[in-house]
Amino acid sequence: MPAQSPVITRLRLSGDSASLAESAYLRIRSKIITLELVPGSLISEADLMAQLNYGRTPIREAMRLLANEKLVVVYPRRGMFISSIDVASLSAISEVRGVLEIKAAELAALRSTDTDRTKTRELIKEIDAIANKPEMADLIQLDQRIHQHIYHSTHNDFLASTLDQYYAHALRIWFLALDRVEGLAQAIIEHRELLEAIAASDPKAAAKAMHDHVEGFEKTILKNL
Amino acid sequence: MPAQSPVITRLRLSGDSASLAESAYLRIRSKIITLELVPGSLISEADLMAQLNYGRTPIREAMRLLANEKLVVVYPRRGMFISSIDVASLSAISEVRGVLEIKAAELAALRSTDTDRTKTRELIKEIDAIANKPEMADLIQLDQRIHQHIYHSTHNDFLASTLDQYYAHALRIWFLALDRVEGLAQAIIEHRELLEAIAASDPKAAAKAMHDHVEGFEKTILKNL
DNA sequence: AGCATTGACTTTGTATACAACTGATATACG
DNA sequence: CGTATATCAGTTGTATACAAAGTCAATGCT
Repeated sequence: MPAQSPVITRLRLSGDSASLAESAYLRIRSKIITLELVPGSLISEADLMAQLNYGRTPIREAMRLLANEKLVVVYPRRGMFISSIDVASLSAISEVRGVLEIKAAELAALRSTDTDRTKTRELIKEIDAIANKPEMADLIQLDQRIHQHIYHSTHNDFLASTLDQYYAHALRIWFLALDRVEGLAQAIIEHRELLEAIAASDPKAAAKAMHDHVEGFEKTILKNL
Repeated sequence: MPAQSPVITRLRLSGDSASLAESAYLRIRSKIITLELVPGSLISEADLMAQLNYGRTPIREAMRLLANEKLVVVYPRRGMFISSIDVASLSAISEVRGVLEIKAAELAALRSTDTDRTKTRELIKEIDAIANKPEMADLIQLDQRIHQHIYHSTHNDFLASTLDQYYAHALRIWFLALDRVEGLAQAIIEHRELLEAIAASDPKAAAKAMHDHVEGFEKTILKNL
């Protein structure tokens, strides 16, 4: 079964300049987060090669990275599994994520540049705009952009990239509890306060808002898991 | 230049049952931390293949992981560099490590099992034993074991593995400042207090001791960098 | 029936050939 | 002489062949 055309080795249709390995990583990661690849399920390199139409090397490198950040588990020469979600992992993740997000909120409040602050205000406006028609997908996407903006505003690349990994886990759990969750408007309000504190350079208030947000997240999920 | 014997494909002399990729990762990581691979220097896959006598695949997978945790930087199709150390990265790392180590100390104090506590007390004894003849290599090795024990005692795998990555960076910086640092006895004393607080299940005291330790670390390095 | 053994099959692990890109150097041309 | 261009060496990126090891079912023995 030749999953890939043997003649046309490279085509690069769209202007996607990233490497295949990176692209594979992003695409598989996205499938995991959105539960298209279901937690606990078996996944083989061959499956992914067929799904993504990539060679084995990019797939392997992607899976290695994903294993490193605990989104997949590799049993050597037996198989690879999408990591499962349970209350224990939710609790462990929230524990770490809590302190890091709070630190990030503080730092963002302290170190935002003028450009950062402008974007912060734009995000606040987006929250107000979306508040009326809370479409699930839009909300999640906005939440993601807000968090990423905060990470960036810390101007600490280590913190940003570590948090990015934890956010992926949190997001996946979010997707898992999705259908049964209603308290999204609440999360939005919390974000508004948070962003305003950051824009106002008030680290204490930012930290408190983030604390409430993460705690609220865990409680909401726990009720619905 | 056949870096590897083409006939004897596998030999596994020592009982090292880990995969070559994992072994390569550990060995290269160690070389980076001990500065055998000097910060900022260029390193090619071919060099590493020759040094470790491994094929290219294990080397590549190791380097991918190392790039992921920012110990190396890859410029696609140009080369790979050992990441450099400067005050900015020291500060960024300490910022994250601070909050995480403190959290870990708290959790270790709260969640240590009896087995954990026994080991904690053993480590305290080791500190007392080593205090008289402070051999540099022994000190670093003990420091490493103490931190790893604390990470384990949190019983939070996510926290433990994230901290492990940050500790690698911290350790490398430590090696960099090594010759000029004398205040090691001080660090030992701090560790003693820390471990005692953990053994006594006193999270507040553990957190404070860890806070002082990490802050002391950064200040000491900053003076000597 | 129960159990060990074998062998096919599936999986990931590793080596290697080749492709694609980069940068530098030589070279042709004005 | 200066500039553009072609070539080349060196690097990582990717595909693929093969190796090793685990699973599982069929088989044959007791």
